[in-house]
Amino acid sequence: MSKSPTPEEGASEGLRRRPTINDIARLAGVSKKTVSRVINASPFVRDDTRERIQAVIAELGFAPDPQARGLAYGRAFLIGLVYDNPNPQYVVNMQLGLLDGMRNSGFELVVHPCDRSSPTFLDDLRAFIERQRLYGVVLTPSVSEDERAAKLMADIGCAYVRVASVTLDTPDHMIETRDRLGGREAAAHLAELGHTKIAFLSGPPTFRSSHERRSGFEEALNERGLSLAKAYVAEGAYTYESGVECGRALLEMADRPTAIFAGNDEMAAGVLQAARQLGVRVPEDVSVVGFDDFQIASRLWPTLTTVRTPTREIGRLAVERLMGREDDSRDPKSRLPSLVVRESTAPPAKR
Amino acid sequence: MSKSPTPEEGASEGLRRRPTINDIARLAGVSKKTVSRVINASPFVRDDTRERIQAVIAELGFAPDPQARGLAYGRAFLIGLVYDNPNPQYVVNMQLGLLDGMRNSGFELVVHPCDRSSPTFLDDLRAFIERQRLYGVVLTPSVSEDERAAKLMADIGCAYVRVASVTLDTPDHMIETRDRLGGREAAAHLAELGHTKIAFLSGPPTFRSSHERRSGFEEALNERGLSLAKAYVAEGAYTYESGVECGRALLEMADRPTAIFAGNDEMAAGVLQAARQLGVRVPEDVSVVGFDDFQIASRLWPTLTTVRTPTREIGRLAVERLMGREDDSRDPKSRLPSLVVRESTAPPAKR
DNA sequence: CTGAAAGCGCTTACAG
DNA sequence: CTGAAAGCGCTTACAG
Repeated sequence: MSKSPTPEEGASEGLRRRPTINDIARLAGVSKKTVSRVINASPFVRDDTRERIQAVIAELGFAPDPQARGLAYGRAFLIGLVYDNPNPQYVVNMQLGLLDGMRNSGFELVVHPCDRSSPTFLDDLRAFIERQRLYGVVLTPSVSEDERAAKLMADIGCAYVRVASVTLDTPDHMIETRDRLGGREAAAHLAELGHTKIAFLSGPPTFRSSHERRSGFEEALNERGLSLAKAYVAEGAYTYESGVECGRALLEMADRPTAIFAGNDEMAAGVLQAARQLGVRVPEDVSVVGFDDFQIASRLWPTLTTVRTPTREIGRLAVERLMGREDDSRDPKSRLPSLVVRESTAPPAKR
Repeated sequence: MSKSPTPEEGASEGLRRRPTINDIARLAGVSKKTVSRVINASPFVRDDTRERIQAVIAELGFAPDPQARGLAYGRAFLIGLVYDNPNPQYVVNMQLGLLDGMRNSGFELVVHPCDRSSPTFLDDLRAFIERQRLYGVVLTPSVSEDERAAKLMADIGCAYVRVASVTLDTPDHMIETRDRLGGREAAAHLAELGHTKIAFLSGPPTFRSSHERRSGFEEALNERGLSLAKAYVAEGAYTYESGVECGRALLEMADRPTAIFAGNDEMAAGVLQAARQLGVRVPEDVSVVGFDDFQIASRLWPTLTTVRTPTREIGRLAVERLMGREDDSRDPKSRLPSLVVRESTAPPAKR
């Protein structure tokens, strides 16, 4: 019953071998197969046997060796993050979310940045998974939207969850970020402020989120009797530079908009820069709304009103779904986009 | 000699078992121990034997299973990144550098964000390493400066490399970032522009880099007959907010400096914000230099002159040292800090 | 509900 | 320079 080391154990202090399944079996007076059943939460163990084994496990601080388990199981206790989003904050938040969900699970996180346009994209991805026989992977936008990648996972029998703004797969393979709702929030905010001449700066058409953010935005404008004029829609590339360029084009129009909703914060930062160069005041002359709520949003001047995306929370959900350990006790609202109002939006100037 | 599947192999296409060391041994007509020697680059194999085995390995596309190797070897083929730098760009760049160095090595990267001030910091770190029996870890600032962490690595026999701005350990455990040289570059630039009333905005004293950046800066000023007045030294916290606050204090002085060197880009961004609030023009009234060259430096207005730190390159070096596979063929300058001149610096106004 | 046997794919001693 | 044996710490069939 004591946890203090016996003389024998104490002999080679420090280098004490860590306990194995055999130690547990011997001390609990069962076979190692039964210990294995307890480790793997098999229902075919009598309650008192299970309790006895669990007590020994706790006393020795036993944790099964993931390498040995993995070798026998044919699959490593590793989960991969596959990403191509160039924004570091997105990547780090996503990693933190995955780690949140994997805590005390015995799994570890390995990362795989990739490039969909590379000729070796699929081969690299396959090698990444097969090399260590990953248990499963989480795919994030835009690589999550790539059907070739999803098909590869299915072909090689690797578990996967895709994080995306729309439903692209069966529920067990999907976490939706509901970007459409974020677009709606932006529209509601600008409409409430009294704007009517409203522009949209889109991301590239190859990203599903570009479409989702726009259609949510347009939909909610329409519901309020407003509309998005063709001339007020510009297509950017989710980059700062494209934000500057498109922002300038919109702000140089003879009948310029009084509000611009940019598809992400990077482009919104570009619009602020364009406004500064043109001598257009924000928010007095034009209101600007972004999407993401990355750190830059609160570093800009004026600080940026934007739609916050709960990336970390989404990451946790994705990995929980992958491991089949979903926790339904949390507030479902925490996984939805939400508006953060700062200084870059105000009612339109009186004419 | 053909790589096309024989009828027998082709039977269960797609699910074809991947080749093992036994397959290689059988086809090469040697024992699996000898194949193992080739895999592990043992010198005790006759050249013709080695070549024969390597040919078979290449033909079958064999790669040894890291789990099985790890189990027998007592150590996983995984390398951990332990970090507590809150800047996402630093983290992502460091990860990319580690992955650069690990390419084709058979190792995979696992990540461990941590918090030195947590009461469970050391226990968490130990669990992270022992759970999967990591091969080794790379520690980055500021956790790399923590002697408790280094001692833990030594105690549990885990290989490690510390990335830090100064020499804290033996060469096999260190990659130095030479921040002092970066400070010197900033000083040389401001001196050449003709500044004499020069201020320094320091990071927190608990970070070695704060001291290194300052002393390099001061040293190079002194060499040019300039000095850093006590009144012109402020202590920040490497955060944007501290940059705003200290920037304001410096810019509100009766005899305000004509140039400010901030210890990192975050604080430099804060100084620009303070200048804007006070109506002080940059660079006309005051020049500002940062440190890091993160993305924000080129998004600010004016764009920021700063010292670029080659984080990705440093990461590659660190992991190569850890694996004992250093490549000395690269330009040694690529690992040193270097000045990037942009819009935020100019000669001081004529009086 | 429990266990003895065989095996996962490698490496470490130990021989020769 | 090469190999047969034993073992790393688990799990998967297969019995009972």
